[in-house]
Amino acid sequence: MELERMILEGELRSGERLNENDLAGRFGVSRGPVREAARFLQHDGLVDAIAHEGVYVRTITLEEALDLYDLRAVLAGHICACLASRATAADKVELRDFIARMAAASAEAQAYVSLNFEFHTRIAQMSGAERAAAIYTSLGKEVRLMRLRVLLAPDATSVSCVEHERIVAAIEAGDADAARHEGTQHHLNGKARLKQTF
Amino acid sequence: MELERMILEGELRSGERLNENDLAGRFGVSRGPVREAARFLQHDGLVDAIAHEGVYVRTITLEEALDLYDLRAVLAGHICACLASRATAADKVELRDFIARMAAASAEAQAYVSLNFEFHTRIAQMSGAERAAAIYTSLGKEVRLMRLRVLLAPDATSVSCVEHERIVAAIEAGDADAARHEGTQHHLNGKARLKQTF
DNA sequence: TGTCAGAAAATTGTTGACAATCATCAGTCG
DNA sequence: CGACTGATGATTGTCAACAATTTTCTGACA
Repeated sequence: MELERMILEGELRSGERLNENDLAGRFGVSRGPVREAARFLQHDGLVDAIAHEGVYVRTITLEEALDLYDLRAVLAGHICACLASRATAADKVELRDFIARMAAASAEAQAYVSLNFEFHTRIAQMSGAERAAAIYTSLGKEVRLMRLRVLLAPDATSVSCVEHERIVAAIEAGDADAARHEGTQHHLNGKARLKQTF
Repeated sequence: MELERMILEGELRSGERLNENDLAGRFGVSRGPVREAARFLQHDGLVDAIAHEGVYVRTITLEEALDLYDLRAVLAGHICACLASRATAADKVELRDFIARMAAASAEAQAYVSLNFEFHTRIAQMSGAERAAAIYTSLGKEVRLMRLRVLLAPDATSVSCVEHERIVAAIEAGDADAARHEGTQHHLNGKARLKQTF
């Protein structure tokens, strides 16, 4: 969806009001489709809608973002636990491959965050917990509303790598409880790293 | 929202197609608002939409319902943990009051399930974890798509009461870990009770 | 009789116009 | 000079009509 991309990429700043006419003109469509798209985003928590007033790009406070980290941590734990008890051999080699590629890209921040994103998205897909995965992904978009890049400290990537390694190890072992713990902890550590930058 | 109520109350059966014209006529409005409402429900997982074909009331398999129970269990645990570390004195007496009223209504199934619903909804509200509470509630609606009432076995209510008591005790004690565990377990037990009826 | 092509009907997707509501601003009064 | 009231403008909410697509029905043919 195009409107979603504009918000996530930051073309529409937080708090900014979405003018239906402008957007309709910009996309070359009528206001109807724009309104439907807005309803979607509203449900995703990307915009706030006020009756007879308009929809605004949601502004997310630091506190809300930290809460979202907690919630995502819980969901990630659940997803990792599900995957641990159903991962196929093919799944496991794919995860191992991710670990290797991320270790290789550990120096280049840009490539690393991209791989990191793919890694977590893939785990969610493989877990079989469709609803949980969808919500996890959706909340990920919501977090990105505060545009602060967790600009990786020089050693942050290596720490992150170790945590990934632990998650995959637990999944390979089929240890659901361990996988849940490592998956949760990885996200809570990410939250702590975010907090440190303030 | 009226359309949501119709689906949840079972006026529209699972798998049934929602005809925009019919619904618009029934509600005395145009198709536009109906379409917007449908988009909302789609995102809630209450209906499936197929392009150029229509939206259908979602049919939920037993397997999917059980998965939802797991997910809701995890969310409930998170919510209870949050509440345990922030509950005010007023919150605690309110929860105690719920316990008492549910014990009193323990004989009448109708009144008990109603109170049970209120109890869990209230906990979600008080937890302060807004997003988690919203998702928890939304998934609750999704579960209700399979219309099977968990017709309470004669002793099921008493078991449920004991579990509620444990949850509230953990919250009163401010023990987040215990509250998480009891909240999760209560829902997993509910899932087990559901499975037993098959 | 069963199957397939094509037209007819029904339904969704989209559009532009109109009504309802809210924000802005000029003008008046205290 | 400041505050309130009324008109003006802009924007959202809704509607009925049109276009695009799918489904259903009809009828010919193997």
